[in-house]
Amino acid sequence: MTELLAAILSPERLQAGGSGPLYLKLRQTLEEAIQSGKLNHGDALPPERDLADYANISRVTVRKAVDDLVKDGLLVRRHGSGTFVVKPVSKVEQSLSRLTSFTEDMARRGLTTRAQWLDRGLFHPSPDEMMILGLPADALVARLGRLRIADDMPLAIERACISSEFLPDPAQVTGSLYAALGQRGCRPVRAVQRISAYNIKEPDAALLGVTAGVAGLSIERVSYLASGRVVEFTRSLYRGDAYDFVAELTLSDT
Amino acid sequence: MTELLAAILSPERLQAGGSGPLYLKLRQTLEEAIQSGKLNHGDALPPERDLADYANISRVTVRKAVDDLVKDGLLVRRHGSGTFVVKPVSKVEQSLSRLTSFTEDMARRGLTTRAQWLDRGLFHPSPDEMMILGLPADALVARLGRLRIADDMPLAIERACISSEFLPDPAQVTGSLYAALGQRGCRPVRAVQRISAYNIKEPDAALLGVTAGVAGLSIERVSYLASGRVVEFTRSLYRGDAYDFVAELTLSDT
DNA sequence: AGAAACAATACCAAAAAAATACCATTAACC
DNA sequence: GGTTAATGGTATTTTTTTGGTATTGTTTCT
Repeated sequence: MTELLAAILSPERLQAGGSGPLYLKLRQTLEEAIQSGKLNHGDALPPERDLADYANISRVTVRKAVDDLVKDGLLVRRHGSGTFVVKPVSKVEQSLSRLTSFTEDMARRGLTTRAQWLDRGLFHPSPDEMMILGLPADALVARLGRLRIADDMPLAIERACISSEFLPDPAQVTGSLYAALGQRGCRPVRAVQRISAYNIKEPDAALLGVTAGVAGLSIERVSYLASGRVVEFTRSLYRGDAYDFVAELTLSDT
Repeated sequence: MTELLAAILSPERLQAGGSGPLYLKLRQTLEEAIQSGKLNHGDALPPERDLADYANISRVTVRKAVDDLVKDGLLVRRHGSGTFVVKPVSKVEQSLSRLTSFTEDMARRGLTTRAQWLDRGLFHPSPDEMMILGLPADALVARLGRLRIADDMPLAIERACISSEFLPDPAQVTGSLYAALGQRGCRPVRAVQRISAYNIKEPDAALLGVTAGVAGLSIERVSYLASGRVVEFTRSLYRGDAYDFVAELTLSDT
């Protein structure tokens, strides 16, 4: 753990650097550590006591420096938890190079996420669902509706439907849907995503905390088993003002 | 049975490994055991009580670590039975093997297309263009603005900019931009696309024949040469009510 | 000398981490 | 089929870690 402290503080800077208030020198040092990438957004700052010990200064002095950076919006404190580097931009990007779960993806960007269940249960399929999933009329479908929240901002509404033969007990899905399917041996090998723009309407707008009419990103995904059967259909509606979908492409010859 | 516990836990790691929460160290240790093959998919994890006893920590701490791995889809619990290693999750290996042009894309959907030039010429670069394309201030950029029309309906506004060293005579571009670049030996090998939703404003709305405020799809693309140089930057604005972006993904193990 | 800023000490409060004790489900066994 | 032991599940409490604050001493500038 001490490597991080050493990397951030480089204590010779604090002592050698001429005259002037200690806390200002510390503030500058911390600022540099953030902007140089030694601390990424979402990272926790070492505890104030550790910083004080390592730099041989009092904790209050450390606090004074941290206070400044909090006031300027570079850091956020959480009582009992720690002090964290704030994210620089409000836009979120998702890369296509790996299909990661929502939670994983947000975590990599230093955002804490939670979900709120909107629906979770077994239902009689709608005609659309029967057609997309290839089900007989007397089958059942599991519907999973979640409101995805990143750093206390509602970011997306996600609605999935899966044939009950692949997911007989929707209540057992707590985290990743793919994980729940994988444990039952239903591993999709192919997926098709359709991305479109969309004016968000009520009641979705209310859930996402935007006014109706704002542009959103609708991402529909159909996953297939090796056999060609459709496993799941998911429709996600993202706030357009807070989410970008980023894809990196490798171009081949011809 | 104890050999397995010893192999998984290597308890010196837990005690010796510096500071930090116990459950995080345990989580990492278990993750390693799975990925190193000490535990194969389908195998049962030792019972939580055994793990706790052997590592001399409480069972709840063990559960906290296991909880994390379950949430991430590496493990599955079965009440009354045990906790098991799940099959590797699916990830996207490569998104799109090739970048299709607008014309190709539409042809595949059975639409005939034409284009109307909005801009075509050499200009002094804006600050944004200088930054994105990596140009000096005295360079020139070629700007190509087209209104894309499919089956007589305006569908997209496409604005591209390319350093003049790659495209000294924009007027010679009549069809595909990539074809024109290819003729001069500037074949991009990598591209990054950013897709976002957007409320279309004037004057673009008028060009596309929609009322202002309607949702549109903004697709920004930056293409790179093998050398890492940026070749072109294109921003396309599609009518949201008439265009979907479809991507097909192939999922592979691990 | 006095005032203001700076720095150190000591203690408070909230959150997370860890431990304890008990409940519910499964599966094996009789 | 019922019994039982082994397993994961959960509620509650205690301990540790973390930021928060009031008080006091110290320097510095006027």
